[in-house]
Amino acid sequence: METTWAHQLREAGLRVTRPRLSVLGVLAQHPHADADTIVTGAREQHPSLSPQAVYGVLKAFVAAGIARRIEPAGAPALFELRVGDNHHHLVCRSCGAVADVDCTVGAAPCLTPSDTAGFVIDEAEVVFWGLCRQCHDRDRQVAVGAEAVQFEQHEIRGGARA
Amino acid sequence: METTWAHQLREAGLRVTRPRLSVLGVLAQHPHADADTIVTGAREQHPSLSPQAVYGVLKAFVAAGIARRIEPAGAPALFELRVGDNHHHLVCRSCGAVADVDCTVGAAPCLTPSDTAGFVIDEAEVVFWGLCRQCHDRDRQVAVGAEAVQFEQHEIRGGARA
DNA sequence: ATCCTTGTCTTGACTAGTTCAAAACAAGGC
DNA sequence: GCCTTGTTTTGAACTAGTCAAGACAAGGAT
Repeated sequence: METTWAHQLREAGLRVTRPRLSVLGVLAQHPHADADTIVTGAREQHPSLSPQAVYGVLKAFVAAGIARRIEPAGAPALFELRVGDNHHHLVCRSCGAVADVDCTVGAAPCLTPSDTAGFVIDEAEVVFWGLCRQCHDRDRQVAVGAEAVQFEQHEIRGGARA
Repeated sequence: METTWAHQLREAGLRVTRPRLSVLGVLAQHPHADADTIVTGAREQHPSLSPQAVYGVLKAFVAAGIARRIEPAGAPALFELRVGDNHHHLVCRSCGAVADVDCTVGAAPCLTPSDTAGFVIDEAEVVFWGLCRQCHDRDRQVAVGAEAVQFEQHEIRGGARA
């Protein structure tokens, strides 16, 4: 695994360093992690790691094309390793959980607005806003009368504001 | 015009105040203005207006549903008066110019991801990234040899970073 | 027309998230 | 194993936006 990371880094023209491997490890565990989550997570393997180092690593990853930065309105930026497949995101308004959606509405509707107003488009970004199952159910439970809470902590950017 | 604004405010259950009318005026002139542009613009009619007042006004507008807040990644939030028609945006990567696009790709593709992962979706937000005509042409001019710059300053959030 | 209530604005301090710069350091080609 | 160059550290700074308390004004009641 670690060797795979190292390989990926070299392929991207980046040196293989401990901070970078740690960050890759965290991103693999948390597919949509924010900077803070990454710092916390990466410190498990590299306790002295500074937030600035993580920002630097992430910037390098994004520039090298091995990570993508997404910025849901009103929340800190998230980073993911899944790049180049033009997928989109579902974001929970309540807890901030993020899930991936493949762009299967067809290639065209995803990429072609009706009137480009002279713009030369190179990417279409789609964000679906709503409530994740857990938050939706929790809201209903409040109304209904709290049946067993049967869901585990979902995949959030690490330190959830659940 | 001013009376129309006043009417709109009252309809939305908000008091009619000078700061609010000023902000409405600026938003009418700059359909996608950021907070700073709004402060600057509104001060033409109300020089003592504070940034915090503008934030307050905008918050009230958004809460009352007469304005919408959009937050393109990496840029300060923008505000627009066009609400309730589920339109989307074209954003220029170079100068930050924003243009509206009607959601004419059809109602369905805009609102239904292939797999909701258990989420209950209430809104689909689409942002098309690219270059506006001016920036695109300017880039080509650099390569070609600078023909006449025939385009006026486009509609940007007021104080463009052209 | 004036008073009073309540929502709005002003003032000032403050936070989160992120970026910048300079110096210490380490990866990896020679 | 050495040297070059890219990375990380350290520390400060910046921007966009928020919070709270008191001054103030809109507009319904008198």
